[in-house]
Amino acid sequence: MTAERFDPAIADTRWQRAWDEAQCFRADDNSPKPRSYVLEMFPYPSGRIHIGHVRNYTMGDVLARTKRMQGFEVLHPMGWDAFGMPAENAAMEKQVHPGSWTRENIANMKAQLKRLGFALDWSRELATCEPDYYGQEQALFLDLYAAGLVYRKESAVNWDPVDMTVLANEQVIDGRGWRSGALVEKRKLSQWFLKITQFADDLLDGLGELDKWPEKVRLMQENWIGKSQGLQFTFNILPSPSGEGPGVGSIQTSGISLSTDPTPTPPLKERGLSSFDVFTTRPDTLFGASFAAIAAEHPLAAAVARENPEAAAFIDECRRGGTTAAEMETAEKRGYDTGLQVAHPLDPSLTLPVYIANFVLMDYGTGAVFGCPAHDQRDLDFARKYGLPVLRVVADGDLTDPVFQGNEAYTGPGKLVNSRFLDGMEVPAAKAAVIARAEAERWGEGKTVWRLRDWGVSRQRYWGTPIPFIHCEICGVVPVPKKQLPVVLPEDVDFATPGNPLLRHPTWKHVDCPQCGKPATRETDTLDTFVDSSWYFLRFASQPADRPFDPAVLAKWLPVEQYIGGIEHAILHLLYARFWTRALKHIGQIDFAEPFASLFTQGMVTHETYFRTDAANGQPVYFSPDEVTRGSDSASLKSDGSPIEVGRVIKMSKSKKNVVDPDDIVAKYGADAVRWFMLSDSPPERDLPWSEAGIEGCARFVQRLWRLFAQFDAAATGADDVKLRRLTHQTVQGVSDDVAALQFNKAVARIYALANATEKASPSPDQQTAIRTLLLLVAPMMPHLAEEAWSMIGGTGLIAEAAWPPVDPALLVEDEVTIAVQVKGKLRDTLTVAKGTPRDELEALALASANVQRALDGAEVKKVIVVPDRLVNLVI
RNA sequence: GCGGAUGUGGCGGAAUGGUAGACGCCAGGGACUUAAAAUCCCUUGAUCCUUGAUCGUGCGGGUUCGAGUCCCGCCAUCCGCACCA
Repeated sequence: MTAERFDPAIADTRWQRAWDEAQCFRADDNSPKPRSYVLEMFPYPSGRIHIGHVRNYTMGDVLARTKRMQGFEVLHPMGWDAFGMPAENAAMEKQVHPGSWTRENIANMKAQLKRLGFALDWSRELATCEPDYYGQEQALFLDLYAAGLVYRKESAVNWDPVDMTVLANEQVIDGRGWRSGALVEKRKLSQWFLKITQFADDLLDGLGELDKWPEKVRLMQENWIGKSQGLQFTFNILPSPSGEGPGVGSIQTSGISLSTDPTPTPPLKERGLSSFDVFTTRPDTLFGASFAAIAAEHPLAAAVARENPEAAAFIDECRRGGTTAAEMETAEKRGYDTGLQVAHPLDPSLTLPVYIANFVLMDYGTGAVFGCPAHDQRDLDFARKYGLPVLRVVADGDLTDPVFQGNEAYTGPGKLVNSRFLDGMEVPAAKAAVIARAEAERWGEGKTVWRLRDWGVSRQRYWGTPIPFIHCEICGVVPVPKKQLPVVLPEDVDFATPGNPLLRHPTWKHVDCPQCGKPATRETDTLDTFVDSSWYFLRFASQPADRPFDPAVLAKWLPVEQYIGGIEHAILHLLYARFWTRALKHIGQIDFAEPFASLFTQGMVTHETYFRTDAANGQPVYFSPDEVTRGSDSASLKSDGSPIEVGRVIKMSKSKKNVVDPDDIVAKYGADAVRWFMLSDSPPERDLPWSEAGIEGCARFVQRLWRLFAQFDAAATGADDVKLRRLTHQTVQGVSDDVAALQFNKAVARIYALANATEKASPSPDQQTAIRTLLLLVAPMMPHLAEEAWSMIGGTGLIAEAAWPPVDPALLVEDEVTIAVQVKGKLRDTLTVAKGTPRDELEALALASANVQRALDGAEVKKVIVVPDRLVNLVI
């Protein structure tokens, strides 16, 4: 006897168990079928899955299940990005071990994912915090070291003096540590680096071939890598007019010298400061130069400041300037004239003043620039402010006047003017000419400057992959021999005091040097967790116990056919993973360079906010959806019925209380309704607004399909229903295409349309086929309902392993078409005719229409446009 | 400032240059019911002189027999980057 209603509470667990028992989502390395590797970005085990994970994994799951039904051997794995700071914070706050906290979270989240019925190969599950994973990572790190792609250097880092740890740039908010609130210091520390810059050009070029990546992500990576080509050259500082030689001592512009130091500072020249280098992408405009500017942190600026308190004060002021976007935008271009003069490299008789300027950055290029105000907006602002010459050197059409007017720099193309040997050349030719001359005369050279920096991977933390090196007083930095891997984290650690527990640990770091055998110490830094996520997709495909992966098995699965995740990883994770893959190819371990053939970045799940403005302080007080009764255009509190305001639809966040918990909604509506909601309505790359009404509609549709499936009767009879048969085949084709293109919202709409038509149809074998087809089409989206119905109608085996319905191409085309009839482009009537009706016949039918005759109102038809099977347009 | 995306009913959104608003949600009306839930049916862009017509895809132009779609110029919103030399 068929149940009246589909009960997800029973069916969900039944089929989840059945899939587990049948092990049907295990990927077989040796399968003869074509392969497909579908991957979603693995989660950090924070404790609970977020609704955003549900959306992400539902999309991947539908693709994976559909591919499986279409005959592919699908690899669809899941794991845990399990190292990271939240575990250490939990350890400090709740006195639990990061490991047990993390493993408990993993267990909880795994159960949550299972409740959603994802078709995952759990036999390949991995957690980056386990030695069998991070030990192999250490091996790879040593391989990269051996290949010269890993090095150590002293580098300035953000140091939190209270927590006694390095902070990433993202963890410094307005100059303070995000946890401690302490003012962050810059500290010089020896850090491990990965040579990502060696692959800068490669990573940039590679973007060109990633045609299945969003344009947006490629652009972001391109900007991040930031390639600039130009000229680097040297400015020589001129001896001062007083004849004392180049030296700060000669600068008396301030008129005040507070220096009481009896020993005179040696001239700049003797301190190696008789010149400085600048970089420019516009060497062609060199004859338009009117000043040189150096960054406040430039060594020359520091030298000037030592003698000149005014300069020192200015530098101080620059340092204090805010770093937030708003402050930068409003920051005025300001400078301080050092009184120094440099010689123009193309004509030493020309001299330029040297400014310390707040808009010159020490960490880009050389930390010094030349200013050509006519053709650079920033330089123009600066020149106008300080009354410097503004000389035109690129002609904007006929405008060749050397005196540049206005306050908008000209940066477009043109011919060089007022530039001696460059006159008449186009900009690119002039650039090449200046570089050639600089190289011939040995005062500069063509150079490429990158924004991309080498990847600093040292973290002074416990909960990460130990960096496999040993510091020996005699032998220096020695790699841990591979047979001693993994270097395992000690379990007995103390989080009561701030700082790195590995450094404090009484015994862990003390080891013998692998080379000389004398007592030595382990590296106590651990790797940035982005290293862990830079190769997990390889380990999923192949995870032998004795090495990171088997290249022959990788070759079968990689690159990932479809990668799905959030846009927030557009740069960091996706760039690091691309780098790591290239680096492994470079050292001959794999033979592909790009890890992800196709990338899809899904939108966020959003929700309305509910709030009331607090009378006392004017701040909004937020309420969570389950405290609120939502009317059609108002909302009120459940507790006392008082009205509250409905705010903007924004990303779910705890502070705005507009969150829904996946467990709650799965318990209330069932996994299939939740999955269906995640796929409906919004295009997957856009934000999806969660709504109570929406999920209820989805739950209703689950029941409606259940009733439809319950009508299935293989022995049903009735007249042929060719229309429904055509629609059935068209829907299969359409859903296949939509799913392949990840346009799930369109697939959903088609399924609704077929369900509507099937319900309305009269009983017939065609109707039965439509029902059975619908069942197969929704199987990847609503797998529990589908299994339950499949077993009800007597399907063989699991529907998860059933074949995708076939398409008869002959049935994709209609035999009857509706033709639009227009008069002067306006729709006046429609005609239903046989497909392929000839032009003249269509014209005659159109003219015979009463509506058309009325619209024509006796006017003469001058021209008739006929598009066969589409429309007739009568032009009068 | 630079780069990118988006803009269509009350809402989410469909539409190879060819019938704008598919499909869903909300809303309204009806059927069934003692009643409710559930379900089913109908209506649902606006306006008007309602058997039909006019207007309508952010705004202003243009190309075309025909424009949500193509071109030019704006506006708004969102996202990313940012004194990048």
